[in-house]
Amino acid sequence: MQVTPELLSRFPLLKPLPHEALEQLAPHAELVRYARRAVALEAGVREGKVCFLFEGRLQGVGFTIDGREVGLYFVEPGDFCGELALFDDNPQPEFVIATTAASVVFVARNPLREVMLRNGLVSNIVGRKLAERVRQMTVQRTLLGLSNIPQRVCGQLYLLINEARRKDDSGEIVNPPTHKEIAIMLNLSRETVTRVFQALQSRRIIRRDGPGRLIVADLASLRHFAEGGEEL
Amino acid sequence: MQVTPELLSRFPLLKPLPHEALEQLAPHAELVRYARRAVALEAGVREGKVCFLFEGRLQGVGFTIDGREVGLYFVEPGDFCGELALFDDNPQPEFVIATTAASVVFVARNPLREVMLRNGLVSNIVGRKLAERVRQMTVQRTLLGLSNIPQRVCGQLYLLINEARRKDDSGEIVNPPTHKEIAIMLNLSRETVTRVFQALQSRRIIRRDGPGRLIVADLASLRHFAEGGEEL
DNA sequence: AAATTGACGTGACCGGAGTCACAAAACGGC
DNA sequence: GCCGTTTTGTGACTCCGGTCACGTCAATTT
Repeated sequence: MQVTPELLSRFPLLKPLPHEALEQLAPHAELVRYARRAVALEAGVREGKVCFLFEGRLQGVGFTIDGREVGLYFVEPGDFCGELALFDDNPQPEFVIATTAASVVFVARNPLREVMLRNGLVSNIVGRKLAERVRQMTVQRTLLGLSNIPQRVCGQLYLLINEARRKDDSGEIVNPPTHKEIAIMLNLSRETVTRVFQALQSRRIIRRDGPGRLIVADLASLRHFAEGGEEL
Repeated sequence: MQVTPELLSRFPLLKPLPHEALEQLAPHAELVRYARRAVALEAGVREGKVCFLFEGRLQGVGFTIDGREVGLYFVEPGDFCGELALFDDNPQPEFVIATTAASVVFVARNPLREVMLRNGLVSNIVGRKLAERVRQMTVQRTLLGLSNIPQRVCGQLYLLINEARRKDDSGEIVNPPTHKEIAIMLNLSRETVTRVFQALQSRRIIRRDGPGRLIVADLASLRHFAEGGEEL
């Protein structure tokens, strides 16, 4: 499906661009809807495009030799992924999979790269984004270092809330990731995540609110457990 | 200690720069020698400099809340780290520690950033480097997904060889990381790494050769185990 | 409405890596 | 060479998260 410059301008990365640049990009952009579990970007392939998420949620996923899934990051609406293609010609390192029904805008790599090189501002933003990704991966990797497993899950939950809406002492996550999706982010089994969630629910720290809404009622306690102040 | 433009030009990143750019950078560069275990870059601090490794080996290291070390990456001579400072103003996310006696060249962030912005080539190289780091972190994270632990160690060893010298069917690692340094890269205990090394040595796959030289005699077998073709 | 699917929940069992406690060896400084 | 320090080597024990095997439930499909 075709894309208008207005649609492109709704993404923070592209918003600062002058209108003519957006008009230049629009013909090389494409709106695609994915069902849950569909593959948006494939690992090992020169995709030659950057993926902007309009709605839904994506997850970067790797696979070990023995077929085990490895969760790398989540992508929230307004954000983008596959941006490594803007820096080199190497193939996409990981899969990007829709964890919910999602609509994304693909922008071809070369035109976007040209715009980026010509416009220092965008260049800066993309660079900052990449730096941010490194920071995020570092935090995620550090989470895996925690030997106390409930703590690890609480830490992940806490990160998820910061990405999403967040009030003073409570927060909510709409369309939360499934237990399995969290499990592969943390190198845990799905059952273990379920058990930790049960423990958190019985302590009234988190609560399900209908389908697709997870409410964190006691953010302070969650942080407490995430920081290892007390064992779950 | 002061730094000459010639010294700077010995780093692949800076080599393509015109001589006047190097002369511009040299006054803002500093040569520092570190003893083993010294901290070159500190986490949580705006270091405001990029660290080029001249000789020795560095390791990016994080710490969990409970004080456990987390190994992130190794830096080999000619390479650099702390480059996130070129993209944003946020503090350095992880520690960088000398795993052997090392000499490094610090280049102040701002002058280097200016040179980078003026010289598209350097800009490209730094961008590619950052992209490469994301790829490397992805691979490293995928290693952690392996539930067979000896396999994980073999995979790491294999990666280390690729970074270093490598012949047809054997390779050597000079000043190899200690077992503990490998252990924190893989979320394992030091003892477990030792035991896997013992198993590999008894099978004549690896061999110590004097101090500071590890020889991989049978690279094919190592890869075999790394890929899970057989259990150790 | 029945059937299928996938997510979630839960118990029992087991293996294997962490931990602890040493000993031995290698290294580095003097 | 000598001595303190670090690294490596090794056994025994413990424990806890993975695995397996279910059951339940809600959403979608047919």
